[in-house]
Amino acid sequence: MAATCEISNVFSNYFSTMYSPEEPALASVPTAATFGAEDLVLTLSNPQMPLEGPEKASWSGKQPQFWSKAQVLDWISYQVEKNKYDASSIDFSRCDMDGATLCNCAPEELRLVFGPLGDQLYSQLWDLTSSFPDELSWIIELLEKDSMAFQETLGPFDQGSPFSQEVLEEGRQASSYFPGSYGTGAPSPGSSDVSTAGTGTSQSPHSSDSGGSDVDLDLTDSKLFSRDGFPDYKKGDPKHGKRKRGRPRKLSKESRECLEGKRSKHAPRGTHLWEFIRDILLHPELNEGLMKWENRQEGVFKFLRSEAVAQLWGQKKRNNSMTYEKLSRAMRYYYKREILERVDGRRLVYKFGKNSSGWKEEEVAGSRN
DNA sequence: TATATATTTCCTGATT
DNA sequence: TAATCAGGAAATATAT
Repeated sequence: MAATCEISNVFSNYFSTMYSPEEPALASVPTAATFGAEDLVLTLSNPQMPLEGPEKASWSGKQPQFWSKAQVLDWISYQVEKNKYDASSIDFSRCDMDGATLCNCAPEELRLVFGPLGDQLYSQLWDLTSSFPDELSWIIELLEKDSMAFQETLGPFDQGSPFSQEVLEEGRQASSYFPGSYGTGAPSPGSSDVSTAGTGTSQSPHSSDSGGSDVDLDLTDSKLFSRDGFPDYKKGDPKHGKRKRGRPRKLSKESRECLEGKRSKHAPRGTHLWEFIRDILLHPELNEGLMKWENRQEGVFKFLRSEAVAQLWGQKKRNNSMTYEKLSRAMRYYYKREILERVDGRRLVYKFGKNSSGWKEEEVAGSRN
């Protein structure tokens, strides 16, 4: 839990520094410059938001994790009204909590306080948190999830054992995915850093399929960290035989719900791969070490830690078997569509093409105004 | 429901 | 030799 709070703080800090403090109402609303017009539209069309009427609710447009106590109350009132629930049966003295606390409530706790409305609130909360489109929310989510999974995993182990120490140490090293987010002034990563993006779902170290390897992200045995119920295929694994071509089938709805817990029915489809890449490049403070611009004006960029980026992409797509080799295949398809241009003779280097957008400095600056 | 689009996966061969 | 690139083929997921 401490890790969760720290992570939230880190990103809260990020948000508050990223957006003008003079405009608190906008503080948590991603700008088009940051997340792209598409994402902005998603935000505005979020069905969970009470957009009708001239006044937007105070909590609207803000991630539940960052709601204040007043905003939590506001949201509860909204839900009570929306569901035409008898508010007299609610013990409002127990509603004195901020968004982070609310998000940490189990459905039983909510049921205890809100009665039958508790389930509805829990479900709405899930929808809200998971439908948030900004590109950081999924990182936050995955950091928090990994953090808990990691702690649960370590639980039964002797924390002082060389094994767990080693895992922790490796985790710390790999957490430099986003060293900027833990930069000076930011809270020490402490326990949270071991759970950093990409850690939990790294591919099998035995996979010969992996193309790259600037950094081996595999912190642990995949069995320890397998998540989401994704089949952990291994190329040439005699147990499983040769895998069929193509994208693996999704698990059945039931299996997924069982493995993931209750989640939004409409997980945001989110960005395309090239947009994901672009967004990483546009946030050097968060992606330090993952990718870099070779020539910003020309749109030329380079993967510094190809496998790490692939893992992050896999996390975003909830696919823990993503590798740089596969990601690069998808990137190569962009050549035909002129979203990317070839950069001959240079490994791990790509260039944005004429059908890509939102990466030019003028565009970024323009849409920020 | 059918179709188009966007990947994802596997593969072989070439290049660095 | 390993990593990466290139691109064909086939498969699935999702949007329309």
